[in-house]
Amino acid sequence: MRLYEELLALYGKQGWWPLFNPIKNKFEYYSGNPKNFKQKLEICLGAILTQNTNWNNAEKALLNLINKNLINIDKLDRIPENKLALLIKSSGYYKQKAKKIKEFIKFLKSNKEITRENLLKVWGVGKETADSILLYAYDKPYFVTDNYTKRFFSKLDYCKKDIGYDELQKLITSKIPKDINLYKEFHALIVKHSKINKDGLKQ
DNA sequence: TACCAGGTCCTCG
DNA sequence: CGAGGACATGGT
Repeated sequence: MRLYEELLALYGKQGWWPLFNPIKNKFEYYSGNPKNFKQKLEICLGAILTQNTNWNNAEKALLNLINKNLINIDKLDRIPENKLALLIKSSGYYKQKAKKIKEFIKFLKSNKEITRENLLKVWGVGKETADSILLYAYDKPYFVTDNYTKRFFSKLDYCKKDIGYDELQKLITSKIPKDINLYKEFHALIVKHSKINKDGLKQ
């Protein structure tokens, strides 16, 4: 919590995930919960598109889907995979990601419960993507332990640099209150800090 | 030009 | 399990 307070003092509230604002015609970091299913879906798609890819590239791909009115399960279910792939080309790994989106949409249409266990069974959804979806789209308390997070805590000697995903998640959540907004903001601050301090993590 | 970005899956041992 | 490779674009 001391680290969280320091980061917050340093950078201020970040907002945690970019959502497209049609009025302003741009992505904005929001500081609340997604208001409707469409926003949830947009976050889920963004989580898949940004896998091992910078947000800028993922954003262009997402914008293509938004402009084609494709943030919609039925439409995404119907569009041919190769056509979808071309729309998201800028996000890299575009053929794989098209398949991942298709698989994810299939999962949503199955009406299975959105749990970590069920998400991890979906092809293309690993631990980080599952936790991002659960936390940012579905407001469930799962701390996202991505590479930034691992680097952040290992450089500060809170853990080994090859610590496993679940292990680091457990370590962090055992030391802070189980609060969704805290999880969201803390992770956003870690990302912010890590992007600024590529090498020298001080403080 | 080379490296990397808010990973995941598959294969092999 | 775990290491190693494949997947791919765009920015710096």
